[in-house]
Amino acid sequence: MTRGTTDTRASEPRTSEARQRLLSTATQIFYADGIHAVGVDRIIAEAKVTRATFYRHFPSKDDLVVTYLQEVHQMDRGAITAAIAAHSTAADSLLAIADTIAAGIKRPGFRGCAFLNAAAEFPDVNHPVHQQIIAHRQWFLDTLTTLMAQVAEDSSDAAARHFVMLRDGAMAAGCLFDPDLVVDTFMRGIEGLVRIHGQREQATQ
Amino acid sequence: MTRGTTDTRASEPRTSEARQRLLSTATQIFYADGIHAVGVDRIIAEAKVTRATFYRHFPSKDDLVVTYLQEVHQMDRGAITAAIAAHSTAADSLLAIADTIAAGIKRPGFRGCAFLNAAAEFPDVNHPVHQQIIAHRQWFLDTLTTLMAQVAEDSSDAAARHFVMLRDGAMAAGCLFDPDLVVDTFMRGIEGLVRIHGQREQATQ
DNA sequence: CGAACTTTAGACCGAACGTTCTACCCGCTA
DNA sequence: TAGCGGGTAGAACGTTCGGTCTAAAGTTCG
Repeated sequence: MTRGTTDTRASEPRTSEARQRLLSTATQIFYADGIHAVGVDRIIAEAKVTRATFYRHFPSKDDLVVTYLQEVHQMDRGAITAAIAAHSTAADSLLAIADTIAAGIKRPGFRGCAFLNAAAEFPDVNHPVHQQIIAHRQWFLDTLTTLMAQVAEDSSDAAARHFVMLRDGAMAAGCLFDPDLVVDTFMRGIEGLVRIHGQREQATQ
Repeated sequence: MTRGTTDTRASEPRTSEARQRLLSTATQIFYADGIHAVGVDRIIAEAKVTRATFYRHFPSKDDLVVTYLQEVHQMDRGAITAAIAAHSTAADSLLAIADTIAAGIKRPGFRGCAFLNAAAEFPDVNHPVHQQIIAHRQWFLDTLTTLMAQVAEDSSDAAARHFVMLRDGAMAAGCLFDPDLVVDTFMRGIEGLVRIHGQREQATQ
């Protein structure tokens, strides 16, 4: 339905059974095992799809990788938007975002940040995959900067960068060390950061 | 010389011209372009060595990867040992280590932490490469914990983990964002951490 | 019905992968 | 002088890689 020929956004078979199976399978496998390490053969096998079907929906493996990261980006975006919407103050939103990150690290099968992992495999700055990574990180930093500015205008950029740095460290270490300890260290750092940054507000106003 | 037959540590041709060329070439290429992305062909070509020579010195590519990480580990170890030896107080040593990390991030061609990058490509915990990563990180954490304990016995574990988290975040972001800003954020965080942790000493003693 | 589209099944491509092999050369030392 | 180890040179192994192609079956809908 709504696939009428006169529809302005016609000729886009966005969701097809096979395409969706392909993408969700790729998302799982790429995240769990890395990108260069898994071939097209394995993805189409586990998605129960033929090679021809794969190349009908994705021009190349690289395109699938980009789409995979877009998928993860949408997930992250959704989770963070929800965390912000559920709280009235910016400080609470920041803590809720930290909670979301902490929950992710504790989840079984956690394998770090999909974007940091991809960056390790795609160092070429001009590569579409790398640019996807940069774009995601810029969005995340901007989101945090806006929230930090609502807590205290002063040095909100530095505070947001500090938040991102703790997050990156926690995400990187989360699958290389006891996740509980990592989350503990992370949450202490974030709470301290938000508190200190909040005190600036009272001092300057 | 000192390669006599009666020498107790004989029969170890540790350093051979070709082997060293092979290892240093692999170190550069693996760090710059990733591990799965580069083949044996390219390494032996750039090292100007034949395939047979490669397999004379390394049983497999995986062994070369492990040796590569051991090489980087020795470099890190050397730099940090030197930083500690050059300062009389533990607090100064910690700041010197941070300086070393900051200098690395600013260096052209910086491509993040070799171990974090390798971890992204070798998720299997039982894989020798992954275990090499774990071992390196444990050594680093232990080193920092010892120094933190010299600054203040109380909660030195948490302080060391905090240091590592900031380092991981800085190393991860250093090649995805303006390195100067990353280093700035990192150094502020470390200075604050060391200061706060140092104040604990006066409070408890 | 018949046209258009999606998917299946699988053969096929050239290239690159990690690895093994034979054959010969060279410099060392026993 | 003979032997041995490290090196070169290059062919070859079987497998997997990403990607293309053909032919046939199933679905949807005008």
